[in-house]
Amino acid sequence: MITVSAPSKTNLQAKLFRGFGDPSRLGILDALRNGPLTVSEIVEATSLSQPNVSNHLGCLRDCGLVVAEQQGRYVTYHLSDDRVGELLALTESLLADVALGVYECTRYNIPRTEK
Amino acid sequence: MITVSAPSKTNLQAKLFRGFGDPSRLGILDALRNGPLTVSEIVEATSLSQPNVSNHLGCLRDCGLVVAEQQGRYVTYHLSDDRVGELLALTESLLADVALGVYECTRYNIPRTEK
DNA sequence: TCATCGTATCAGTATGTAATGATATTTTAT
DNA sequence: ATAAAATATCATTACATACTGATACGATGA
Repeated sequence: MITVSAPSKTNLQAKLFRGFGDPSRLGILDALRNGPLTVSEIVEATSLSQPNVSNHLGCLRDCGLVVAEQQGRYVTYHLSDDRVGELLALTESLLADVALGVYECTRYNIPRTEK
Repeated sequence: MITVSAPSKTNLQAKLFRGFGDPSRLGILDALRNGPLTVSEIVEATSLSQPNVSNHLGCLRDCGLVVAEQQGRYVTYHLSDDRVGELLALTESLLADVALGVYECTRYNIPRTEK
């Protein structure tokens, strides 16, 4: 039995944060800050496998963080909103001051990097 | 065997996002936006169990997102940096436009709410 | 000192979710 | 129409981590 939890503001906001909280997705979003990229360009930029990239892009697309645009047999993705970039910039700024603590925090680990 | 992945900027930034990405931690941070609170006040505000709150506070403290201050046998916590609040506000704003998509995104679920 | 209150820590359990590999789908070119 | 390229989908597997309950620690007051 699958329990659906209430879509409270906090739950949705946390889910939004988790959208940014995976290194693969974050790498994809970061790559898109410089402008639109096709899936294969993202694959190359992130060194992730193609199915993995497509899965994450589907997630980001559903969440409204990126927008897809079909061009021939390529699909080009770009950030959906300026605030996505702002969010990345703001956390970069914050990280500059808390990086050491974040690194040492052992309650949760950084997922091992994989393809 | 525990593998430690490279602390790249992206990995740390993702880890920082995951700090915000749990409903319990996010609820705690949100409660602290209005000013400092003791642990027991946070327990009451969030309806979480006391060990759970303490665990999350330890995590947030290690990550440098909150600061603890011992006062008698109470410990008062407050947000460490204005940017923490800004980050919450910015995602709230973004969520207002992408909430539906986030809600419907099925690649990851909202953890069922527990004590 | 002893009891109590507030907080922190820990092992164990359960669950969410990321990566892979195989495959399906769509588009273009020959 | 067929082949090839680009992208998407899906089941499986493996792992990270949130919660609980019991307990330890620390500070205060009697």
